[in-house]
Amino acid sequence: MALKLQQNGYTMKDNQLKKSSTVLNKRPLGEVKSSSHSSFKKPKIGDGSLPITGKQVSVKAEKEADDYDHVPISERLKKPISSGNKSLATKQKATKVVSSSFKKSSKNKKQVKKSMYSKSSKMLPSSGEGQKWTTLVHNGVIFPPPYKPHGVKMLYKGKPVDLTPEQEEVATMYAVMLDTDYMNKATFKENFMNDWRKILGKNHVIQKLEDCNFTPIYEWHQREKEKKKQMSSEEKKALREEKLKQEEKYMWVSLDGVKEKVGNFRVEPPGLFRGRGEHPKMGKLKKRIRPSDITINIGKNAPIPECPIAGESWKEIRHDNTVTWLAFWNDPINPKEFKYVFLAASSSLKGQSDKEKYEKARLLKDYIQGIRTAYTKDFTNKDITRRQIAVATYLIDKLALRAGNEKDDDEADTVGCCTLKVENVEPVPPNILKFDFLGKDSIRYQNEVEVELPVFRAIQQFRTGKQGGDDLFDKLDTSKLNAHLKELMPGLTAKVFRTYNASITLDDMLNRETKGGDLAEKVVVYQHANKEVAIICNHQRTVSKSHSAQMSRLNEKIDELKGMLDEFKTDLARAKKGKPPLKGADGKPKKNLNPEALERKIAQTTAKIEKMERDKETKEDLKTVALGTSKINYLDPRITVAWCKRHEVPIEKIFNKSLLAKFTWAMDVEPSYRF
DNA sequence: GAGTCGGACTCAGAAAATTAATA
DNA sequence: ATATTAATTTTCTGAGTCCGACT
Repeated sequence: MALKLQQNGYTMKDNQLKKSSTVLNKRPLGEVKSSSHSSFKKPKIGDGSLPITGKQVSVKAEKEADDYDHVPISERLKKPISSGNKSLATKQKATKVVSSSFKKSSKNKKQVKKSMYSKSSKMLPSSGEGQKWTTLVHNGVIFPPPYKPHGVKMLYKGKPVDLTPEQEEVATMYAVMLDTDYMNKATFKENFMNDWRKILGKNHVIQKLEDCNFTPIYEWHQREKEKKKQMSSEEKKALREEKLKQEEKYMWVSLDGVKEKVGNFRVEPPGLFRGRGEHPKMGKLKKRIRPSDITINIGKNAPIPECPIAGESWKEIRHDNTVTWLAFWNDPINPKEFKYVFLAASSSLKGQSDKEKYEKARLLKDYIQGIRTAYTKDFTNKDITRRQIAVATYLIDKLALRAGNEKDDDEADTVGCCTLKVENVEPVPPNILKFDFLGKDSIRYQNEVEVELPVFRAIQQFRTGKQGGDDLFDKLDTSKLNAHLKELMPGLTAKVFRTYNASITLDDMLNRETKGGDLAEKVVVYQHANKEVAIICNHQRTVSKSHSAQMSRLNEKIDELKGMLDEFKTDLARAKKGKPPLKGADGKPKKNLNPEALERKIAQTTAKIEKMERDKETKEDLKTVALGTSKINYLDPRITVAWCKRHEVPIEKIFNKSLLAKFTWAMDVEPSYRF
């Protein structure tokens, strides 16, 4: 957790300057809109895995189909990679290297033109008031297998205990966690024992957790794990295929006649609740979900999925086309909350809203100057609420803080901007703010930032007369803040600033820092920008427990290589004088190489050492930084795609398979696209 | 009409699974 | 070539945001 957050006061300022200049250079809307359409196309269902009724024929209509027509065909069909102003050598390499997905996507365009937009755009999923789809066919959800008792007896006060399968199941959940950190959490143990006791019954032999010995079950579990690991690869493969066969029918839906992947079709298995941070409910039993807990949402004319557990039935069937969920059940830990089954990230439905998210963030570009001017003015507003709104907006903009909704007492104690406590922000004269708080997922945010003097004074004043645990922004909550933001820009909310700042930072850094170089160097530029964004957004990961071992092994290897290098050098010197090489460290004689060969070896080894040194550095550098989250959620993929096209970087170097699938809507963006 | 709550969606890191690299 | 191990990807499900209806 020793993340040393740079204060990004300097960097930020720099970015902001850049930003304002981008604003001046707006693109015509047409260009903005030109990208997405072809990629929303999905293959029609052809494998008969879903029961498609006659009525489920595609009536898919596309929003923005009209806008698409504004873009000249020549523009749309432009081959992304072929604008060749590069030297012959690079160009040749590039054509070979550049991704197939680009080519595919530009091909798609034509097909799309012909096949997709026959119906009027009046019917579009999101144009009809809140309507998300017209037909929806799916097979419901799959349940985890029933519990299989193992019969291994735990000990109570040293003696084996008989447990019913239900009691044993819960005991096993606990036993399996014996080697986790939860064993050091009193809350976890207490919550577990309370729920387990309910199942044991009042007068059970087992009364106190301290007298329980779960080791026999734990060891049984370890043996099972080992067995599984030792299975031959054929057995493993067979098992996988069996599972896949069972799950296949649940993996896909037909949405408006288009086959789409489901995200989470597996019902969550029972287990012990593992909250993040100091969660008051950790260790509670998450009970098994049954069909009678589950509400299914499905098209009116679609067959109702068969309940996969004999003799049981769904709780409810709905036909609500204003929502995108396929099913939900109440969270057993917090029955007021729901667990939804949604489509996968690769679906067009998700793609559509993803794109809308980035369009909204781009719209903020046109307003950001005005907004900044306005809140700067309000730092000294005599109305305290206005002043708090101004400062909060400033922090959200400058530091990419989350909005910070109110939380209940039965959740982990974490904060966002609006819920910051006095003790979370320490003013250090003349104008430094020291932040230290637990944010989402109880990830610590630590940062020291230089702020404008009026902000500094405002914070000091908000703190006066309050205790450490009091709200810093006592006149504020997220709904007031967002209501205010909505007056500044249509649809503006606090989270848009995070998207905006992340994406504009990427766009800006990529365009400032890409200077020729080979492919590897360009990828490094990208990773560098990605890292910057991850730091701004405070996306952290715990350092892997093998990290230090891995580092020292890297060091060993480097030393070894250096040793080799020295040997080569002495041998070279000797070879030049016609002498044979010295014996190796192991005492064996070496092949007598000519000087040229040795020169080559030296060059190779030097390069290898340099590469390893660089790898070591990045590894250490990124040990607490999670790059993935921003890539998935904050960075407009069109920035990446366009940059790849401009610099002849295969998109696969940056996006893996899932990302490519998730971002199909962004693939045919113009190379000139800027956020 | 401010506050609360149900509801639906995005975003989050850890853990598990898979694949690639290396010995 | 095969077995470890490291890196990467995928899965899992918890934790946020934000909206709108109700009180």
